[in-house]
Amino acid sequence: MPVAKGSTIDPARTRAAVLEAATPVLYERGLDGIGVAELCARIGVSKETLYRHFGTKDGLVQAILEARSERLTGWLTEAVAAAGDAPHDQLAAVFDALQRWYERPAFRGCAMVNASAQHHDDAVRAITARHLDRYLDLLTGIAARAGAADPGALGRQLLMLVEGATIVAAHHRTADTAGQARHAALTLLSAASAPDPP
Amino acid sequence: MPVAKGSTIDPARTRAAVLEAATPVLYERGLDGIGVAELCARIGVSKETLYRHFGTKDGLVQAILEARSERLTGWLTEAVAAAGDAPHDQLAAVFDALQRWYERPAFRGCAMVNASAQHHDDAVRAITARHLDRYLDLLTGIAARAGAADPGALGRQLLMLVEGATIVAAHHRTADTAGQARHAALTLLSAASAPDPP
DNA sequence: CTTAGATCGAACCGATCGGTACGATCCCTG
DNA sequence: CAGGGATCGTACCGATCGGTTCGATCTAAG
Repeated sequence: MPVAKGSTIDPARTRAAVLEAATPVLYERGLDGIGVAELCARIGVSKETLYRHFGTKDGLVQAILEARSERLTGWLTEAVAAAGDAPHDQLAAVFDALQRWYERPAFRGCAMVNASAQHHDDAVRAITARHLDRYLDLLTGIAARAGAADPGALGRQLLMLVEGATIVAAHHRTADTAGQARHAALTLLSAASAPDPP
Repeated sequence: MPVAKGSTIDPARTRAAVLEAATPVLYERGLDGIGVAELCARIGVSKETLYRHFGTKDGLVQAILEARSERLTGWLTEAVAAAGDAPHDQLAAVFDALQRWYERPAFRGCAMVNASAQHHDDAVRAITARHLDRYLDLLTGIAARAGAADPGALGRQLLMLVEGATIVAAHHRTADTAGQARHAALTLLSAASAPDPP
């Protein structure tokens, strides 16, 4: 889908349009799976414009990953907020949201994790680390509100479930991955917040 | 570490040596992070030899991933076998083995999952899918021996924990990731094999 | 209407890529 | 000792890569 033309020449708007159009292409093809020339042709923009706004292919990639991380965590945060006050329901909402993501035909796993597997670039790894930290904050908050004895540890366990479910969903498209992950997460939540058995 | 020279000229041995020497280099640098020329220089073999044995860079990559998947699952299978008959101990042994992997300085996540994130090549994706199936068989077996009501579902949940722990360990090197994953896995195991609460 | 900046399209650059070819060397086999 | 296959080192190939440059075109602002 080419960048909209004919609209007002507004550099900020052009930059945003390039970002939005390039995101699914690089996600589908892989960061090194498409050259700048073909990418520009696909999104309907000249190389000069792309380089003026992002300086470098890596610069574009980093901008895409930053935006995607914020959009994704914002999306999950809204799902949690819409689930009411019960930590159980909030956690279930996270995996229900993930399920909708996994079902999309274009789903190819977490873009940040994929990018870190491709480039060993420090900037990309930093973006991925921040992304996981955002997830961790969200999950640790749920764990804390549930009264877990060690919310940080439970949060990390839930983070592993989220990332693991994403990996499995990207490679085994058949079964109800998010539903199984949700069941596991709720089991961990209730086990961590229940009073110690005698 | 260059391929050992001076030894008997044995094509099968040369092939195995190339495979072994190239594995850590491609794992560290990424599949597209090093060219064939530099790779050959690093492992001390000529391009002609490499291409005669593997035909293509992709052929080498696939051979490496096949061998690595078998070695890795064999390693975990042995750890399980050495842990005795109790499913609880067998599952704990899996994560203890993972812990030793995560602690290695060269650890960079699962090579098969990383490769699938880089190439969208169907052959590579098939190898990764088989790799996850091997893990799943191992974990489902433990779940079945523990008397889980649905060993397949529990096995998939444990698989998500394994893969998620690997992702988290690759990006957050500080904390005791495998230990936390182990605790979560044992919680899921006991919850799934315990008689239903009244 | 004029002007300055944003964009386009295409040519162009040096570097690197995966893969091939070839003569020289080495080692095992007969 | 003679021959054949495995290996080496190097040169080479066409293609593609990320990135730059430039004149033409367009648009918004003065």
